[in-house]
Amino acid sequence: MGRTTSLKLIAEMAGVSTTTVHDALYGRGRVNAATQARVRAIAKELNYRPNTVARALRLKRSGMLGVVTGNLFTPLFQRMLPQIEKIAHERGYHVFYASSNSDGKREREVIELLRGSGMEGLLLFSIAPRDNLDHHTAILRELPMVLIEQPSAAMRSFDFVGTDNVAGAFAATSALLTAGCRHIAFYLPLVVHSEDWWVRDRLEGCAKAAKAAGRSLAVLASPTADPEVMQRYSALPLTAYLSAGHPLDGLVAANDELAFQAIDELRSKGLRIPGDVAAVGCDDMDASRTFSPPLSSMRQPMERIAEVAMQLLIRRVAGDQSPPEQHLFPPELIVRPSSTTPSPADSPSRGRRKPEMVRSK
Amino acid sequence: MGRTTSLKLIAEMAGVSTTTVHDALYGRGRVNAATQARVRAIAKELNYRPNTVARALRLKRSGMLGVVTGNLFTPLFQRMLPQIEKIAHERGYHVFYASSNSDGKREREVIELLRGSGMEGLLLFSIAPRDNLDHHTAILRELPMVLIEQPSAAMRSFDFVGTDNVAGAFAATSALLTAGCRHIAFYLPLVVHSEDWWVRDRLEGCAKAAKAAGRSLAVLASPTADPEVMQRYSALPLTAYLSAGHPLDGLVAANDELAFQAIDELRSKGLRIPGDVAAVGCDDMDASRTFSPPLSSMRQPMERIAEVAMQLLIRRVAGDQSPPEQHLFPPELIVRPSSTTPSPADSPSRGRRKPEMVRSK
DNA sequence: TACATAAGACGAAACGTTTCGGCCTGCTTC
DNA sequence: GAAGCAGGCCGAAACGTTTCGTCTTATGTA
Repeated sequence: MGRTTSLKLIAEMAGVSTTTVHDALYGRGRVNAATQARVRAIAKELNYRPNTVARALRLKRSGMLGVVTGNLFTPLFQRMLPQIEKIAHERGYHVFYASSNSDGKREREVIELLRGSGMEGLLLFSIAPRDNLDHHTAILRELPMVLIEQPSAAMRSFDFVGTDNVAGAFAATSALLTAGCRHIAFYLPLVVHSEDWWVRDRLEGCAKAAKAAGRSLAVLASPTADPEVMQRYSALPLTAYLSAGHPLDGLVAANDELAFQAIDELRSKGLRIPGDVAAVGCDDMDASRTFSPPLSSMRQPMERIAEVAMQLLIRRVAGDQSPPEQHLFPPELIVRPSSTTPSPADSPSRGRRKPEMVRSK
Repeated sequence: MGRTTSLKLIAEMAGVSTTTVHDALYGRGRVNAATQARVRAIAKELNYRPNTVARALRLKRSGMLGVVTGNLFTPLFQRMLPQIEKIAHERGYHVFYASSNSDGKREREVIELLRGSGMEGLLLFSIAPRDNLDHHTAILRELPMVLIEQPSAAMRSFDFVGTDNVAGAFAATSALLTAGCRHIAFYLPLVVHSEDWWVRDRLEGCAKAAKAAGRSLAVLASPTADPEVMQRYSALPLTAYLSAGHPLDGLVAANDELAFQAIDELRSKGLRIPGDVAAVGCDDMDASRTFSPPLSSMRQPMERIAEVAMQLLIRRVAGDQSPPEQHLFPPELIVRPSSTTPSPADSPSRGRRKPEMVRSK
């Protein structure tokens, strides 16, 4: 409808130059008090708001940070939100979120838009960053960017902050061993993509702990798992494994969802959880608390991750050019009934369990 | 570091004008095929990306929509996300989200930033819009905006899409009455702000249904509720009400959280739910499914709301100037065990319950 | 009187993109 | 051989803000 209220419009109405209007509104140069008052009155009257686009174009500073995530409603991301907002707010930044819907192409588009929208820095919570490695590298030349939860090995040239899945799985397995488990298995997903570094990391931690205790580790999966998975990890179907008479008293699942599934399978074989088998999951989903039995799980310190990532990002935005940093934080073992010490028959050393931390509720 | 790659830079390298570069890249004017190829090669080489800020400044068209919400992780908002993303994607828009942390001042700031960032339209999911009514009205003159879940009465000058809480409460209460309840109460929150229009709407629907059936409606609250609340609604503490010997066989709570609380209080008085009292909540929280007993609840059709709101917003963005529209959708009654017909002693007509819709899981 | 100083205001350029209109050149057409 | 046309390219302005340097005028000082 009417002309948008710009500095120019105000200048015309006040009979001064845009420079003077600008100075008057922002108290920059030397402006006569009367002039300033007049200009401000007109600005208020016209409900003037600065055009951030123009400002960003000129200034290359917008006070805005962008967060790109594959999925806005994934629980892990949810847990980061309060910290992200809090730190941004403290430092005077506003945060804008965009979802890539876990689509590499869309992720690139969204990043381009954010970059072009005057964002000063990007937090990238992408599940499959390798698809876009070249793109990200190119972006990084122009825009600070911190990655969240990435596979460390491939990402040495980026800042990233994430969970130490190896250490987490190691701790979970060690806890089971300490509690008296002697025959431990790792439970795989149905399918494993090349991007599922977390599966490998968790398996690795598990295997390390078993080895350190002089125990072997079985790698199991659902009977419905992709044959390729079975082959790649030399895994066996859980039910077949038990039918063959192999003992099993401890299980670490690649995530909570899988733990639920594994527990179902164990039960179908007549095993009690807890009692016969102690089970631990990963990710500490909400449902794990209310599962029957409540499921022990490795919980990623997303709050801490968000905090460190934001601080790092803001440092970068402020101009810090030091080499890329990788921060890995160990997850926390949440002990619930599912991993209660196996029955005395199987485990003579019960009661000696020493969890890293216990968390109620 | 290096100069940002702009059309101008490419133009210099290619030895042509920026106009030609632009035409070459976007296939606009008439450009010699050889020139075009050369320009494109250089652009690719330099990893050129258009600057959205500049483009938006020039074009006033950015393909971006903004969503402002008080809280990004509120379940109601969560349920809207997939639809928002889906429709935006279908129509070729990208969506950016920002949180106001339920702070009126921050909400205004965020809106200003989004407005200035070239967003073409805004979806506003604000709990307390009245604080910012003037501001929103001013914004609306320059930027299409659709409100979600607002009190209809005060918002006639805005587009909005929301839940018909009156109808919902009416339906819930009617269902209880049809099922044989004869003494129904509405359960209030501990505190009621002037913005809590939903409390009033839900109470109104409840009262209407009771009246239509020739029944009176008790208004109750927790003993710990703010005295001002009790007074404003002529409410009584639930426990006191029962102690005084008043009969009660049906209860509608202002939301699920309150239903949990009310059920606790009823039980502390020795009443069984279900059995003695049939209870219904509002909002259909996740926890309501797993509550004991699983809680019946009014579920807002957030998916539909998101869909209609986005379609309306995109219509506005496209230039539709028709008068503001208000869309109210009735919630869906999810029947679970908590509202099972009261015991035969109280209700001779059991079995005649006719729920609007039953939803498993 | 001449000069320095400060207040108050402004012109113009820049950020990067898009677009309108125009300028050449070479070719076709009558 | 002149008019017309199309192909190929470009200049310049515009979006709204910020900033540098400059210009004018009034005041104070030598």
